[in-house]
Amino acid sequence: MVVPTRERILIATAELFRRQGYNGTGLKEIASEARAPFGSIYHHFPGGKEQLGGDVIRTAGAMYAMLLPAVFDGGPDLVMGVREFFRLAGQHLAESGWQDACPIATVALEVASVNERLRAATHEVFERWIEDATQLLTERGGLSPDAARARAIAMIAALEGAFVLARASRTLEPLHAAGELVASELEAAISRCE
Amino acid sequence: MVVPTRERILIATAELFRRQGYNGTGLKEIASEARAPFGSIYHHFPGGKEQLGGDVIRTAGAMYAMLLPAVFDGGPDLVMGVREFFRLAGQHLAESGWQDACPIATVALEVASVNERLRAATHEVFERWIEDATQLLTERGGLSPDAARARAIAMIAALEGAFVLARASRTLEPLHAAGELVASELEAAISRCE
DNA sequence: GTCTATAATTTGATAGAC
DNA sequence: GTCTATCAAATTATAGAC
Repeated sequence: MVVPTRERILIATAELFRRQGYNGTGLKEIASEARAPFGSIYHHFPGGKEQLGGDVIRTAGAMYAMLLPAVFDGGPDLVMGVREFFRLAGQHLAESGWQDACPIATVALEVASVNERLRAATHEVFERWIEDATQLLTERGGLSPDAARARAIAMIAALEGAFVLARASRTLEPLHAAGELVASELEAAISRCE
Repeated sequence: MVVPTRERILIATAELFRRQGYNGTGLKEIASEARAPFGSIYHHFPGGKEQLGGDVIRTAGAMYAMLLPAVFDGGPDLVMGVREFFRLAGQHLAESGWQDACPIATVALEVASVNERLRAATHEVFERWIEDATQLLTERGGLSPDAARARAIAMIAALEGAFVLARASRTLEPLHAAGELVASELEAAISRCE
């Protein structure tokens, strides 16, 4: 099972960005972690760190987008799916030593006011997640498109914020609190048949 | 009105950290922005960038802690206070050109897995915010201590996550969605007299 | 495509004059 | 306390051999 150099670089960069952010990760470190020669980075990503960063944001974002429906289908209904989603996210975070949260949130905050192209890349990923979750909430929750989109945004925001607090506190309390709030509000909204 | 050098450095650093993060901000840039000679940084903060970072996290955190009750008192009741809180945060964010969100969230994510002392500093600040908000929700909302703390955590998480999405999308939609979800769930919880 | 060597710049940090 | 000069190391990026 041979993983091509380009993919090894993408995987290693995603891993490092998630733990140390964009500015905290050097290209030398990426090459070393990917077990690739330094020059290969510029061979596969002629645009340098910015192009590599953009590609990592998009590919990591697409991988996590696939995770969303898979986890939701774990629960018997939509509300339990939300609870399961936050629970699994927390479990994974704790088991990774409070390292593996969102792959792009740190980068998103770092670049938002500084690098327009990377900011646009993070925006695209978030928007894709929101649209996927909106579809899930409309089709399986019976919410109106507007109500579903608002809940999708709030759910992803709650998850991202809970990741921030959880990584700082090294506690699952934020994920429990945020997940429970989102789930119970969603339950109420569905019962009102919005 | 003369602002001492040490305070000018703290203010400039907080501003730069909020927009560019910890790793994205150099000491030279801080000195320039604070209109202070480079050497003054090491005179006032002998521990270098790490000590400066810790002091900035704590002072900025304390300033924002004071903001919390002030904004909540703006609304007639607690639920409207929450709505006003998210609305004002969004207004300020948009007016600053999507720059001025949370002063420590970016740094918190950057250092969480890399610098234990700074991680502890961000944790202290978040915990202080949580405790202040918990007190507000118990005293003015009539919630039990546990219920109030869970809501306080979820509210701060929702705000932090909404900041991430809003800075990436340059839209107030995340703050509206998150604020409305938190407010309506709080309203339901209060009416149940938990 | 792989890999090394090196350029040009910037970083955090220090020494020491004033 | 203020300010400048400078250091060693790390950064992104490039050139070019293989």
